[in-house]
Amino acid sequence: MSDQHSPLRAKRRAETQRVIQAHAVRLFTERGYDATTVTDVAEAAGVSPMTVYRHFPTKEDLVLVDQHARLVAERIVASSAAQPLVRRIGGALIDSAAMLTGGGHGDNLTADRRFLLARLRLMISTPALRAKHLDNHYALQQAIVDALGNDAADSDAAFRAQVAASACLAALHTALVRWAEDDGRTELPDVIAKALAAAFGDDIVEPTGGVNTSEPIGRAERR
Amino acid sequence: MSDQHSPLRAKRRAETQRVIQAHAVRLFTERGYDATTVTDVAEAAGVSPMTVYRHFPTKEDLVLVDQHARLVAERIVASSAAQPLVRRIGGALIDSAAMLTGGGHGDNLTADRRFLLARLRLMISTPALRAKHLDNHYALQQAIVDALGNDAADSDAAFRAQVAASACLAALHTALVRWAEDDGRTELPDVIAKALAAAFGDDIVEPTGGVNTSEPIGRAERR
DNA sequence: CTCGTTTTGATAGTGACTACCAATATGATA
DNA sequence: TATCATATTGGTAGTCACTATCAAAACGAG
Repeated sequence: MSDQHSPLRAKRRAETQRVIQAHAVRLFTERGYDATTVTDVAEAAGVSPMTVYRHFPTKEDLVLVDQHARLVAERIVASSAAQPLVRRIGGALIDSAAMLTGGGHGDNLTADRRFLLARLRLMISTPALRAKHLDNHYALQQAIVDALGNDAADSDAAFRAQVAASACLAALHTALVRWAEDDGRTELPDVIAKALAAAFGDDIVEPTGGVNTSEPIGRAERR
Repeated sequence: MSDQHSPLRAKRRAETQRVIQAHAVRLFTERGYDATTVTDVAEAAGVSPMTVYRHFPTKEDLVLVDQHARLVAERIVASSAAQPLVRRIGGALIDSAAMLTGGGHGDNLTADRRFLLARLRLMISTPALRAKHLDNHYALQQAIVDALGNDAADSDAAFRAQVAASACLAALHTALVRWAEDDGRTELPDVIAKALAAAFGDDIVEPTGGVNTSEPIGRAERR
């Protein structure tokens, strides 16, 4: 609606969303998610509760904004169909994570990463947020399967694609939890690669047959 | 509280729970989950809304009663620690599924299976239910990791256990979806075995090295 | 048959969320 | 610059899930 006609309005809109979300995550972290009402968030952000609901359809969305899906799907379709499924998916997940955590410049990187960590911690510790986040992963799974572009006719291949995608996303989620527990000190793509290796074997994630089982050393620079 | 002192009261209580849940699943299936209020369920079951909330803490629990966790955890601790992680977990999941779907006798089997399928379909198609169900799986994952009994000291082994458990449960969920899509015509343990094989390789699920890749024929009678 | 416990019910309240409608701000145009 | 279409915001009232709190009723055990 707005981002089509006027880029100025879109920018203003994105800014208010950012402000609201920042106050929300701060309050949720300080007082707890359930103890904080949407009205509290609105007050802190200096807007009315209606405005909050207009920008974020549910209270959970104040924490769970994910455009992650598009990123991953694009990398899936760009990957070679000759590779095994888990490698195609795993590679896309690692690359997307590298893009998310390494995208900032200079000091912004730290702030962005801290904000991402704060949201992640909320997601993990709050049941309602965790549930909706896992369901978002389920939607991402469907997007991945679609992006893999298998024949819809071969239902057996479709099933294998579903299994591969769900298992890879499960590994991703476990990696995210681990990363949050480490306060983001480790490199997220490395943790994801480690999780994928633990699930599917060390040979599946790195085609260039390295022998390092526990600690991948190199940068997560692939393709 | 009640199930300790008087078995008669426990039986009455279980019966009312069963009645309420049956009406709930029926109404949810007929009118849709969101379009059915808890008051509607209470009316249909002939009780007050308060009584519904006393037996089922949330509306979602009217569909999602799972004691599945205990079953799986028991089989995990009973499994041999010498086997690889995914085999221990996968075997427990398959056995528990066999117990859930094959437990009935005679005609009861059909009714129970139909009820299970109805709940499963609701779980898959309703976002709120799907989210909470996936979160239940997350709790089950923790139970599995605990049951595996790894050293809490070795954080790397703990991480591998988390990854293995989450990936196995992801495969289980995909299998459940597939089973529901087939209207329960296939054998659930076989579908789960197939999903695990698709995720981790055909050799991991059946130690007796069969060569049948696609369709496991034998009963899921293991150990 | 009575007593203590369990179960149930009614009332009032909170908070997330959704219409619906009015007011305001804003960017583009005459 | 003044105006206009439109985007954005705010207020009101209402629904529904869910939670106290307290009283009434049912029920098994003595």
